[in-house]
Amino acid sequence: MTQEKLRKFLQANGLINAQQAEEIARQFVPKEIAQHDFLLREGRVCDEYLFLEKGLLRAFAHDPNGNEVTTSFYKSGQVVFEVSSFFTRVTSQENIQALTNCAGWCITFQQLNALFHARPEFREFGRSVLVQGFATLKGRMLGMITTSATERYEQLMKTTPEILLNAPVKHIASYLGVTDTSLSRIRAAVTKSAGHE
Amino acid sequence: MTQEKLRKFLQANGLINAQQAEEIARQFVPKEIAQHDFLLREGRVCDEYLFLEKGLLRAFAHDPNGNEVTTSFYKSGQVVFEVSSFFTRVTSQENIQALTNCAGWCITFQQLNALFHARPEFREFGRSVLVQGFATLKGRMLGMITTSATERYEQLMKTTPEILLNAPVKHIASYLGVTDTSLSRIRAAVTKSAGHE
DNA sequence: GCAGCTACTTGCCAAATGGCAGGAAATCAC
DNA sequence: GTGATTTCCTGCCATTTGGCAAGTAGCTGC
Repeated sequence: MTQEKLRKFLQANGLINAQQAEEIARQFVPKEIAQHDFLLREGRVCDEYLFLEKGLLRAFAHDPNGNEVTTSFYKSGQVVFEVSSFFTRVTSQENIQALTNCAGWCITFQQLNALFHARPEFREFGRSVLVQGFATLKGRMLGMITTSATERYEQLMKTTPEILLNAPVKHIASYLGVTDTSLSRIRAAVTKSAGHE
Repeated sequence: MTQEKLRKFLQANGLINAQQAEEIARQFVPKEIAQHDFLLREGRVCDEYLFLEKGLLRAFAHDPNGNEVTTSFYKSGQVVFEVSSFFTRVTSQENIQALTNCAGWCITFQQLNALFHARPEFREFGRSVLVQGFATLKGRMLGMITTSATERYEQLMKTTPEILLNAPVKHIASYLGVTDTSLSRIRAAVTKSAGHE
């Protein structure tokens, strides 16, 4: 179990050098999550900032009628935590659950804050994570407005095909903003037209 | 022209005290934007972090077909800037335009960064602005998935009725993710049923 | 095996939304 | 003022998506 991937990730955007990355990475502890287990449950405060090295997770909330709505998928190489609950220290409306066995590296809010305070370069890094997440969500919002359900499905399959192997259709459907019935039809149509090529 | 509202805003979430607020506020310069003028144009780097004291703005991007899509409305009491462009120093895909005459207080990226560096309390405040924006966008996304266009319209009118007075229907429509034709019908239906009360 | 469960698909029809075009009303330029 | 432009509404019809129910397939426990 080495921290190599974590260190690489810390250095990825050029804000942190190798020496700093190693020192920062030492603050992280290994974390494993078995398939179906939860990283976060609604009603609790998110206190783990997880770099995911391996595996796939799903975040979901409940709509007013109690139906599950998938709000995000996380794959390896990403940071996994619920922004609002983690930073505001407020109970989470969301659950984060492992779709496969997962492994990664974790720090607590307190540790992260201490690091932010002590290390300007990590502060910048942390901001960059937040800003990127923001931009991603904005892009998803724009896609929701400007593209059809079929296009959104194809886009998701192109960028994160592993979801298809590990998440049931209904989870993908609510993420895309359609019912599972509709997504089933969309998949039938996409498969058929792909076969024509 | 006093900075009272800016100072109040800085203190609002309890991270900054009155003395600090006054010192920080002094870094901001007054900014006015005439109706129809732009705070930010696509293709340029956002370099203004604006506290809006008075007025209403709209952010919009273009979809692949060149149609305008409203991505956000900003009303007084909010911070106005394009997160990704401002912090990443990358050209903006978005425009931000004044729907009415606007007035507020502004600092540049360089100033903000210097303040973040010098003042931990302002750093926390800045993070809080980002986190709140994130949470708001997430909520909007969830609404897009779980509620009907009619409900989204009613929600928007409840929280920001001034939009109705200052933005044409098509701008509101693309923000809600429907066509202007549909929104026109939705408005007709809502007005009619409201009249029945 | 069998019963029970979940995931997924599909037919039928309803509801929501879009595309287009026409026309009324307001606004703007001059 | 007049004409041009923009905004908004609405009728007609197509497309997309949803709701419900039936049916198949696979998986699980016993």
